[in-house]
Amino acid sequence: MARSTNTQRVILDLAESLLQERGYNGFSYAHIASELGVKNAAVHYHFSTKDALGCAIIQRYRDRFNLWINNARIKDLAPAQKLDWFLAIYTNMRADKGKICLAGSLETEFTSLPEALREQTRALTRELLTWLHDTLSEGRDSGAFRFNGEPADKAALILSSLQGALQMARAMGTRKFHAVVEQNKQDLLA
Amino acid sequence: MARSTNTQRVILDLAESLLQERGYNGFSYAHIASELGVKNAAVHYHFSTKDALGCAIIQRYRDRFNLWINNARIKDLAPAQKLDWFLAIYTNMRADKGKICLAGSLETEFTSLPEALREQTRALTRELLTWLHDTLSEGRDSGAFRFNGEPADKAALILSSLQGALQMARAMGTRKFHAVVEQNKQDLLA
DNA sequence: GATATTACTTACTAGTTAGTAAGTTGTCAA
DNA sequence: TTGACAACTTACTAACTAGTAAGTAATATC
Repeated sequence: MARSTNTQRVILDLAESLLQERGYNGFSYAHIASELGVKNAAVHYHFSTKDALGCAIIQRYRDRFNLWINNARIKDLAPAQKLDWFLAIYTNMRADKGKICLAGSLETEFTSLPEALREQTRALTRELLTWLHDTLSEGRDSGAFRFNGEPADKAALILSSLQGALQMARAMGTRKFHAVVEQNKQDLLA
Repeated sequence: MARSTNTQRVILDLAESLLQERGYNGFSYAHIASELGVKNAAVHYHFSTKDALGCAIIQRYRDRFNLWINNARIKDLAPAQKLDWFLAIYTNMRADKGKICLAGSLETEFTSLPEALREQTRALTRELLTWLHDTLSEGRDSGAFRFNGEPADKAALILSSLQGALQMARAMGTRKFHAVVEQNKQDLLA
């Protein structure tokens, strides 16, 4: 039929959304198919297994992130502005629509995840931590940030707090999420 | 038969573990039954619905927490020691066995949770945040802690970072979790 | 105009899910 | 000794899960 050439992309968009909203165990091929107005098997045509679909979502997300951080528009920014850009990723994640970050969603279900997806989760988290570490390190050297301890540990604290705060927003409202973002900034200027 | 009078407690223990390890959508009555060496219907005898089982887990956890914080052994502690006690709850949660905190587990699947369980999640998070807020406030007044901004916001940051760090430990190892705990303490002594 | 390919649908399977109805058995109280 | 009750088992159901095999229709290629 060739009714649309970008079905694959639309499936990925929807599945990424569902992963953020309901978790890996919380969505099915039927969810995707019905929302797209196609049959179950059509989704299997594009992504043979759920495992493969999950991996494709994370791989695309990682590619996107790596493209951004290697782009001059971000790379040449001052550390404080780099951090603002990073925080904006989480702020734009639509916590008001109950969306959380992919890393947090996957890590929560880590134990019941297929191995390939676990490896993708490890890689994503590693990349986020590394970039945040480099930015904090650069910022402390330039005097833009001030904090005790190792940049790697501070990076882990910031990332885990953003991850947790998006989840907390579901129970306590988005105000709590924004409070965590602001508190993180405050704690870097002490 | 009356083979054991504490089956109900054993089910709750196991289900709480499974909730921490696999999430609400990740475990089933069959998991519990097989691990306990009983049949599916035996679990339904004690907890008629999964909804009810989930609520009972959180209710017990909340009761336990409230018992502790109202006990003189904790209540009369100095703020810094109170915080150490709180952090120890998370350290003792066995991140090495892939366990995460209940609040984080439930919030991640919040969108696909029955309403009664959502309300339990809200109540639990509210109680944790309130206690942490009070302790931080008391500690700042006494000079034990030092931080910018509101105690409520700092409480949200600490709680969400602990929650996120337990999840992150699954992908990055327990060392990252302990790093976040230590960094949180460092950030209160600046 | 024949052939191949892409993007599906129809129709299925085997396994798992929460949940139920009707029985069974050991224990305890009167 | 009887009968009630607690704590189960057996045997089921309806709905959902990922995944498959075979067929169909539109389009692109030769």
